[in-house]
Amino acid sequence: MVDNILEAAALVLSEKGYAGMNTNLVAERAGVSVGSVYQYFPHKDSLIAALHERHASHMHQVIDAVLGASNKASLRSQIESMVRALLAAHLVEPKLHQVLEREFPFFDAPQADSETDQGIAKRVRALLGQFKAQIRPRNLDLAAWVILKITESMVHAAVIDPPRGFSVSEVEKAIVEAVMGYLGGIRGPENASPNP
Amino acid sequence: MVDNILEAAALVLSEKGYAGMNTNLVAERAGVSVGSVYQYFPHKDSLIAALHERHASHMHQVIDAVLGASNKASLRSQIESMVRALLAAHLVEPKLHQVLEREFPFFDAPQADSETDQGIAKRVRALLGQFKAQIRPRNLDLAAWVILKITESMVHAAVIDPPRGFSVSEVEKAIVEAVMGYLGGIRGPENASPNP
Amino acid sequence: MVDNILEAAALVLSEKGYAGMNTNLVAERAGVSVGSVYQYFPHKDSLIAALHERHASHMHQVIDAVLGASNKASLRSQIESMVRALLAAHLVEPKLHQVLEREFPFFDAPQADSETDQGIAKRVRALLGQFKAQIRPRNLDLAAWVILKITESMVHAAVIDPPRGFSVSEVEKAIVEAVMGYLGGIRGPENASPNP
Amino acid sequence: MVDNILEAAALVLSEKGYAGMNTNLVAERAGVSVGSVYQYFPHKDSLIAALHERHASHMHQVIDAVLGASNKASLRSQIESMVRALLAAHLVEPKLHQVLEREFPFFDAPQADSETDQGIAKRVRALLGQFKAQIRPRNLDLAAWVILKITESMVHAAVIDPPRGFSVSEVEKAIVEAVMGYLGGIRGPENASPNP
DNA sequence: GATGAATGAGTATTCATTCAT
DNA sequence: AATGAATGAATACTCATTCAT
Repeated sequence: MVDNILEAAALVLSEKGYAGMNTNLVAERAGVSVGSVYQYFPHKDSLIAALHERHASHMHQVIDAVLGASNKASLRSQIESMVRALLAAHLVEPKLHQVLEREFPFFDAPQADSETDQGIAKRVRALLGQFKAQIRPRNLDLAAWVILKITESMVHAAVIDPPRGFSVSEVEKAIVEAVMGYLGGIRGPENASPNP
Repeated sequence: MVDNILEAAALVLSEKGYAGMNTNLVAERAGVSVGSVYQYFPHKDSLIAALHERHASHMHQVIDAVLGASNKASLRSQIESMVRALLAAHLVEPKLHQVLEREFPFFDAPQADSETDQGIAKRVRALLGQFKAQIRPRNLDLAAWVILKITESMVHAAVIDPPRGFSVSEVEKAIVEAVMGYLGGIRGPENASPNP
Repeated sequence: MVDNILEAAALVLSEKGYAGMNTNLVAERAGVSVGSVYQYFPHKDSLIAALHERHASHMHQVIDAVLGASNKASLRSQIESMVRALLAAHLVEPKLHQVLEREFPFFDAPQADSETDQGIAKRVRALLGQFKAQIRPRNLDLAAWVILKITESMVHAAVIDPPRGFSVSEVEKAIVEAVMGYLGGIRGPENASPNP
Repeated sequence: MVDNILEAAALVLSEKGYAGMNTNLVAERAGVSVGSVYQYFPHKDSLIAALHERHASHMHQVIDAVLGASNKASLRSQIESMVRALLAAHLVEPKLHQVLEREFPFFDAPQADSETDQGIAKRVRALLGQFKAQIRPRNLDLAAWVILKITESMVHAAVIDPPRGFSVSEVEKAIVEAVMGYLGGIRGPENASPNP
């Protein structure tokens, strides 16, 4: 029932946007009565929140799968996998993600301190810890935040407002370059840190 | 009159968010009648759009000022200036920017192909052209887009959802590092994956 | 509930006319909430339409009752009964009919091809068929239309804009004369222009 | 200027109906400012009233022209001319008359006791006086009212809601028959007054 | 007289939410 | 738990009218 309602909400949201979404319509689409919607969701916004949470949780899974514990791949390779997986995940229901990210990227979305988001941050931090010796930033918490923001925002930008004339794979490459560039690594001073 | 109304809209939006904003309230705050609001703004959303446009235009000015034609500073130094200026500009009316970016990052925002946005992109592209020899990306259009997205999204993130425990200047530095890292320097791609 | 709302609408319409009628007032009068009005009537005008339809349907009943199948009376006598019954029916809620006919004689009224109107026309046509030999007009469809229009409009005129100085019974007689005169009798067309 | 505005009002009314008509639009169509509209018409409804008056006055002229003093034609012939002229006059701007008659046949229209209407009634009464000896009704005032109502309403019906399948000339004939039938004339009792 | 920017009372309509069944 | 009719506060938007220029 919960899933049924949530699926209907996602459908309506994709088709009509937030402005065109209303609880009665969601109920109708789900084939249940409004009352039932309110049995499981205290108010309209909790539907949006649940959708966000579902999305975040999905992303969490995707990241976990890719950065799985026994992963022996290189840093770049793992970053590449993560970016590719995230892009792919967002391109599954593009309409829904467009609405979700375009109209309410933060609205009732899992806060940075939510368990899910913490989980994601923790996973990325672990990755950085694994390659601590090879990267330039010393503050791994800040670095994890930066990497997540870069990845998140560029993936969203690529889905919502794709740069004209560039393919998804070019964008993917660019995101990886940005992240890797930021992490800098063991390169010489003239490049990774050009100022004294 | 238009400015007056827009100012009132910004005020109300800052205080109450989109949900708490209504045309009558905006009119009241502006000290004019609702009719006058509708004389200049066809509907409620056009207020939001105008606010976005105003913001974008403001950022355009800021960037133009910093990356002004006669600038002889180094690439890093110019990027630093730009990031610092943008962060500063966003911290002037933090509440307003929070609402604007949190609730409507794309909604009715100037499109990527708007004149203002084009102007900004052009300015950044020119900067990259100036230092073409020193940076790794060959496609300057894509690079400009990436840099703008990184900067934009990290500035927004810093304003909307600041990372706990880090100061603005630390964030500023991180943004610059990300951008500079992405631009990479004069070496070939083998330096992009320093780990085995 | 529907009847309740409709009754309230009739009341408000009678008292204040269309200009003074508003859905909130109708709801209040009906002792229900506006929402309930909109549950059953998609918009304000559908209230008017329903009132018209109700009226037309009522007239249908009146005519059916009077021109009932087993009626053995003369043509004139049946016409007299019909006119008398229609006049009486209109004088029950004169205020309402005044508004309905004065402001909206055709507006959203049952169309000539509506089932109700068809029913009425059919009934009158049957009457003419019954006395076909005694009347002049050969095209009974046209004749039925003419008779209905004469009756309708004169009854309405008598209710809305009664001729000063004449009693209802005089008007009733005049209507009957007009109809009977039109039907003409058993003679040929030469009797239709009795003057040289 | 007055005519200009009135013409614009007629145009707007024809195109958009009463609901779609507003003073600002009328002013715009007339190529003047709203203020000027209010210089000559105290309020919106006076525009409608003026249009009605204009129409009534026009009909007055038409009737006067046809029933002109020196007319020596037969009663039937004069009635025929009148009906034909009225039908023709209504078919000139059918859209406008539809709106005028459909939505506001009486609304702010010249009252039965207005000078214009009195003039028309007087003219018809004079006609009846001329043929007093040949017609059945003894009360000429009532007869004039009946004839006008029949003619008016059937002409309107023919314009607004024309009977399907009948040509204008058939309708014209039917109206004449109805009027002539009502006037009855010198026919025998078995027909003009079949009941004892 | 002509203008048209400003006014603001007025209203149709929506939709999140409740609760008796 | 499920239903869905009923609720009614809330609000975007209109447009007749005014009046300073």
